[in-house]
Amino acid sequence: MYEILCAGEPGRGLEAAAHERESAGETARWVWDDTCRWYPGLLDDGVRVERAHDLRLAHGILRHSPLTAGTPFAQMSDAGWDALEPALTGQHSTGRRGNDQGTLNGQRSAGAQGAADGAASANAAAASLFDTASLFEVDSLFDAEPTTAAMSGLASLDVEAEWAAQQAAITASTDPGRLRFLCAAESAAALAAAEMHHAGLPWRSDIHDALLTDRLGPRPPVGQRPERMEALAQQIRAALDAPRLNPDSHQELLKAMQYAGTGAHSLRQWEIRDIKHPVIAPLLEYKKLSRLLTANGWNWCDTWVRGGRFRPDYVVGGVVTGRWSATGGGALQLPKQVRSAVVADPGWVLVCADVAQLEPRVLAAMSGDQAMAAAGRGVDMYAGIVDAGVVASRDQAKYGMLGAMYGGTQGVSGQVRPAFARAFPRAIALVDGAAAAGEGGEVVRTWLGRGSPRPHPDQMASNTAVRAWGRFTRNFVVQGTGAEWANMWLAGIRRRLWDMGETDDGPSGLAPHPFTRRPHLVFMVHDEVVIHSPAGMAEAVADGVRAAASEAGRLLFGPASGVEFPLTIATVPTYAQAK
DNA sequence: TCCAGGGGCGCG
DNA sequence: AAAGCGCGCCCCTGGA
Repeated sequence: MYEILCAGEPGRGLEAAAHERESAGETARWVWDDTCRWYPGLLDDGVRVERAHDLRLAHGILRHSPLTAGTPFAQMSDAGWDALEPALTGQHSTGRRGNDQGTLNGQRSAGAQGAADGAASANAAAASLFDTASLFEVDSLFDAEPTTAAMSGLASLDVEAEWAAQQAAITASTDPGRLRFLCAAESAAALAAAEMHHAGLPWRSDIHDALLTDRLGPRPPVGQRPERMEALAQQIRAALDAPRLNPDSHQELLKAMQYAGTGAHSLRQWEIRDIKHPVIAPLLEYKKLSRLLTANGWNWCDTWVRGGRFRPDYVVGGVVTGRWSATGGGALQLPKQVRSAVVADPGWVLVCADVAQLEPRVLAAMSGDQAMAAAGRGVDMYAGIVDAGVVASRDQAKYGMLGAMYGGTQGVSGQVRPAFARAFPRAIALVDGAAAAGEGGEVVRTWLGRGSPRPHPDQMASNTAVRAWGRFTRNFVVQGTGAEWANMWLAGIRRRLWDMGETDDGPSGLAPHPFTRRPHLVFMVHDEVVIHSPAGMAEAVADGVRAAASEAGRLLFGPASGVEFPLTIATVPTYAQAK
């Protein structure tokens, strides 16, 4: 029990309380309305939080999960929390969030739920990661600047009431263990996302600029094309005999192409690539350079890179399936072309890890398909499928698997479909079942219980639309469970990295506190992470990342699933060398 | 002047 | 090899 504190007050705010608790080694679970609203300010003060429960994220999960469908929580009308949107930091924010009206209402809550029961296996690691031995509840008045007009009437959201309602919903659900795990993993992911934004991806603007200059020519004045692109534009105009053509105009270009007799019906690069016409070569090159300039050119760098770091806003659970999205800077589409600008600080390295064939492995585990699990025993699951004699080539294995998960019927995936169904009956039955459920208008769920959205009537208006919805639900169960695995992985990684402590002999990096002397996550793309680490700790980091992967598999699917999640890890000075 | 939508392309 | 899933963001266009 402690006094009411104002988050905005210097010296004795949420930051101070958090710092006290966290540095005393108390394993609190902070319950707050939105990690995005509170955690950036704490991190700015150098405070790292071990565990949290994000009411906004959990609310979304519990409102739509089929596992809570029978509970009052899912059935009530709740305009308030339903409308809550993530409080993103905005593109140039570096300071604390404007939470001056917030109050912290520290109240100890009894609540010692164990780790997940149900299908998710509980063990010591699960207990330390996901139990709620002690709680500190953060209450806050609602922000004066609501993110949507619909929220303007919400003077306050009752944090304690919502927390109680969520606990009740989980308890009353048909599978409390799964949902407890899901909320914990989602909340841990939110912490990781805030920390990655705080630390930022090391970005060398000078290398980026040199790369751009090399490809495009010197940075042009505002409103002008770089010289390489201008030269290509002239070649395109000449080849099409269209002196005033704007190559950025799709309509103009397509008309000119047709008038010139190229026979092009679209301007997609893979459709015009093989056309024999003098415009093709300069046009393809122009499109490539144009993409580089507009997506990751000088303006991008000015906008998104500050102080040697690229800081995108990650949106945990931003994808319907539960995957992360990102806003601003196209963080999750960072082209391989510019990754050479991602360089570790002096004396530091980047530990880049990605999971080999995450979604197929997740499918094998969910369905309990032992044959598929066995095929994935090595690092290359597709090679394993060939070795098992299911198909003749790695490509067939790959496209067959993609077809099974995405609902492909054409080409190679259609051809090998019967072979897959024979070799992996349980896995194929699972995805086919999800597709059939979707086509029937039913909701499907991920392994931990995230529900798929209900189709709108127009999404079921034609046979084509119905099949498309079936492909969506087919993929939802796999992609969504993959996202759950990734969040668990991330939770395990960030805990292990912190537990490694600070480097003692290495140089301190340029990352802000509390990561100045610690290995820390700086990037994450669905099934891949990048960790910025003092060089001397890189091996331990890699071990931790591997341990976290096998832990994630155990926690989700139990120790006996037989499914492994092998990683490819590269310790490199620059992200460009990762693969 | 603002905004939605189409076409296109980067990522997983 | 551009089928099948999920995104964000660019440019241009046409309508309000």
